[in-house]
Amino acid sequence: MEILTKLVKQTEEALNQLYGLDEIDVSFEQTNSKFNGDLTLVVFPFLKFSKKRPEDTAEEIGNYISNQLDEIKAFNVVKGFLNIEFSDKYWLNASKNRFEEGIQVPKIGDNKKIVIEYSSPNTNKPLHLGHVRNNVLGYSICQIFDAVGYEVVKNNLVNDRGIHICKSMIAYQKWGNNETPESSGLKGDHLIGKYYVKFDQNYQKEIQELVSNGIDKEEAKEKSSLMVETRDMLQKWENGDLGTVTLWKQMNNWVYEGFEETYKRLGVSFDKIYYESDTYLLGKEIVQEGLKSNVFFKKEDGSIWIDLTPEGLDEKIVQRSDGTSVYITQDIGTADLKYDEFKMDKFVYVVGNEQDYHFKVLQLILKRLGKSYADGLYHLSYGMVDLPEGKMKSREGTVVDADELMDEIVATAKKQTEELGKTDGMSSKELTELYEVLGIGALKYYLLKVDAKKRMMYDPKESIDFQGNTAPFIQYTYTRIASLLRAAEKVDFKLPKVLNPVEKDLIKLISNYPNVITSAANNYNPSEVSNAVYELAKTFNKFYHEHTILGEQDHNTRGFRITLSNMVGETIKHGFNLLGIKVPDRM
RNA sequence: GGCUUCGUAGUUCAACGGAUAGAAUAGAUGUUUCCUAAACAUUAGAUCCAGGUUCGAUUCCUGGCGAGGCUACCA
Repeated sequence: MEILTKLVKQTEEALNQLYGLDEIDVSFEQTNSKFNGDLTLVVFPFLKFSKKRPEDTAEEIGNYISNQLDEIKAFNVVKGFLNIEFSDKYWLNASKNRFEEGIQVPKIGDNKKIVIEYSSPNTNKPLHLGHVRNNVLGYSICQIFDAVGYEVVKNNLVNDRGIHICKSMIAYQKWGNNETPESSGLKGDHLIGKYYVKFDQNYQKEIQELVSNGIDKEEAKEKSSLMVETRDMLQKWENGDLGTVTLWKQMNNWVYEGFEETYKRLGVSFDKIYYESDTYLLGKEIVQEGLKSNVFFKKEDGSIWIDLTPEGLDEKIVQRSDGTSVYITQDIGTADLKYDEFKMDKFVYVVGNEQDYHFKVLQLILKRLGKSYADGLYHLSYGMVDLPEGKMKSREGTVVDADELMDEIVATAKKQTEELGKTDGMSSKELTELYEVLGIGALKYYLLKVDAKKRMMYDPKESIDFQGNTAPFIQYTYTRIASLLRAAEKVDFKLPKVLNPVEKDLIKLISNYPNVITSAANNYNPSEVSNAVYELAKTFNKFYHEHTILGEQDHNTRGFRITLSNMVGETIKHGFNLLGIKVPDRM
């Protein structure tokens, strides 16, 4: 916003001329909608220099700058607030520039690379609502960084090995009867999930039996024959036992086929996938190097630690006494691997906030190791999704399954659409696609409109409501515009002389939109985009209701309103694309 | 216990330290001979408590109350 720079400069000059002030931070904010004006300067900070009442100080500054800038039509003073109002001509020109140039997003990430790791599923069970928030958030952040000019690597680290996978494998071996996705009619990930649950049920039963025979609960957990077999299987896997590895590959492949379907329906994708089975041994050499350089130290039992008490944390283990890695060891190794491969400027982990401590430690360790890339680490820590009944708990079967969730919300979209009956003449293929666009859009928007960092509540009843601050509301606004543009012929027109208030509001929102994107990138927060798009859609509906567009008699006003509508539509589509949500042409 | 995040209308969410705390939904009422009423308009309704910093605090600090997370040689 060119004008803002000029305004700040003039204000600094005014403060200098009037009160002899130098090097003062001047910043304007959007004028509160209850007052007249476009931008507002708060003058309270200058009072001790002006030694005048707030009203008089604001008046003086207002007089000074409005004489210097002819974009300023008027100003008014309310207490210590100086509200600046730009001329209609200024706003009309702004809209003209925007129309001619398209949406210009400041490229704050030019020549920079960012690796964004998200999704990162375990291959022992299907995805649930929590994963959906992760995926939708991760994908949107990728889109946003791409829009501001970063080269983005969408990265997934699949947790495909370990004790939890072995649990499913043991259960499958025991009770699977060679069941396959084909024979069972189950999606691969759901099939494996079934055996994971089966394992746990039998495991719990076994523990109870042991406990009733007078064995301590902790001991029972260790002694359970199922657990012994599972640990044995992990050992075999690590030794490369052919039978174990073959089964492991088979079962993982089923899961991947299942995930692929879910990812596709959610509209997320990846440029680079790491598998933990390839990376879990990484980091050990780095631990040895760190030991030599005294970043780490060894205890008597042979385990290796880092002392983070100077940073206010505690001691953290990086290698067990038996020489095997812990989780953070792998993460150190994988960070190094990423840097070797991509030489990225930033790398982001989209991971829930229960791992805040883990990532704090990881970054500290990388810094202590002197890794040049350590400062580029960012943990996009998002809050858990709670249900009205409380937390999701797999044990208690309150987990909301991702595939079922999508089925339900798409079914709702279908039902709603049919009830409204506005889709005459659309083919069944078009309709199926429309229901997906509306249903999946509603789900994604529901998850993205909340600040990513915050914990949120998922209420199934509310999520299928398509009124108000929802994707279908915004999509509906878009289709109104699309329909309008279909009916409008292309005409030349001159800019009108005056604007009505809603038109001006629309231009303001459209002009400010690129700043919203850079802010969303800086804050790793897609909800800033969703809020801006919602505000725009709401304002457009008001405009649409209050003013006729195609029926407008004045040639220039009519042309201008059509163009304005077009820009609103483009902005909605652009914003929704950043959220990973599609827009329909009809609904 | 230690560390950490969060307490805003009945409910779900907004608000770079700034004006009279915004929306949505649920509640009450109204608007279709007119570009899609999945819309628009009117109405009622909230900052957990007590101190402090500041010209100004939902926002920053301290203490209390309440909720979540972390605190494994698990991942």
